[in-house]
Amino acid sequence: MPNTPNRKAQILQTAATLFRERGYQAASMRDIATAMHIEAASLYHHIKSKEEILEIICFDMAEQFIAAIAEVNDIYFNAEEKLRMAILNHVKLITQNQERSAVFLHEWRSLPAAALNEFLVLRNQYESGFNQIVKEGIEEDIFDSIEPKFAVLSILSSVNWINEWYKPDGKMSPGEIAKNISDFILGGLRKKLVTDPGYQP
Amino acid sequence: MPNTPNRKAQILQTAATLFRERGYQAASMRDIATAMHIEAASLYHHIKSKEEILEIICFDMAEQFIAAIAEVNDIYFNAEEKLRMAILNHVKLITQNQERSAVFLHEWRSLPAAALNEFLVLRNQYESGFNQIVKEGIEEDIFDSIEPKFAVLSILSSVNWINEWYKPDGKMSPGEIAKNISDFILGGLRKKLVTDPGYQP
DNA sequence: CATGTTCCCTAACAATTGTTAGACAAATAT
DNA sequence: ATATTTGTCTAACAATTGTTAGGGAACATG
Repeated sequence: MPNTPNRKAQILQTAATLFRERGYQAASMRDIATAMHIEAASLYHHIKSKEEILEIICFDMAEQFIAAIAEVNDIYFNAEEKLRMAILNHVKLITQNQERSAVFLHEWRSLPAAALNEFLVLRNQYESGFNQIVKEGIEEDIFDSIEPKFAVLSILSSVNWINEWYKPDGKMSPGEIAKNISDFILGGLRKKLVTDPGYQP
Repeated sequence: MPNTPNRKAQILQTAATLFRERGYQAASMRDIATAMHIEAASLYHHIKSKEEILEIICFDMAEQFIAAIAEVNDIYFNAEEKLRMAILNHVKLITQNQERSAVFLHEWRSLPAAALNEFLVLRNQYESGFNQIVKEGIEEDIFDSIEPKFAVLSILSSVNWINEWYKPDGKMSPGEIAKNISDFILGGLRKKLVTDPGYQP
């Protein structure tokens, strides 16, 4: 087991799994070490501190999420397509790394004050990406003129909740999940009075 | 400060506030005691253990949420009215006690195994209440025939997210928040092709 | 006045926490 | 073969954790 390449990456992944299961505070360095069949002291040849582990995970995921929304906003689509793409990317990121995503979504609260401020800026930046799409849709007159903040918060809370119930061996693929959520968010729950034009790519 | 009535209730409220801010594990008995201008040992004349505090808060809130949805489902309305009432009750419960609600929503993970199982049953019971409403709406043909589980999870994640940004001194009342969310969930984001019939009470 | 109850205190405990120092073995480079 | 780097170990540290024991002041009740 020792001497494998990317020992640091293994620590990060093990830590993410335990942080997700028990929370950052409740998962001890000894827990992480034991899960790797190692002593706690050995971890410190690869990482500086427990807090560093949390910071690396949080900021690495933040980068990925931001890159995903930036990509969507760069390529020109209409607002509906953009929103569907943004949701799809988000679902993919979450389902492809549930453990690290969970840390990004929930455990950032435990970041030390300085890192926390920096993190919140990035998080805000990501939310702004969605905000921009919704506002665009309203301006283009293809979205109802709803309060954008409400829409964005509803959208993000819906997609983030996926991480609580998604199991990689389930019946639905990330693409199908994204389509369902997008349909629901775009179409709403109430029955329409005319045939829904649906989504034309 | 001592000798006031309901000392136990004060402990529960103080604990809930700290549990919400820092998480159950990170908030120590000494933190709670200090916040009350008391020594940690003094807490044990009112409560049995730290875990008991968590249990009381979680189960008390669970009871209130279940009572709220049961009431809605008892009184006969059509499905849309039921859903709006359920969302309104939920928003009211959250905004009227943000601290305890936050513990109910997030900190239950730290419950000891036995209590945790019991808790999950109650939580499921609450979700079933919403599930029933959505299924009713589909049967009555006033909701689109969407996967009910998806709708319920989207609805609940949206309303639960309120707790992250709601401030009692904000511009929106709980009633207005509930109406906005209900409209969004029922109506969806995409522009309709005919005049929206809206909500007729 | 005496008695009991309520509430809080100081002091201490055993356990667990993140972390460091220093040694030893294996692999790699010279 | 020798030297160096890499990865782990044992042992220990200071701090913090939840909790208990025992005592004392304030108060109400008899």
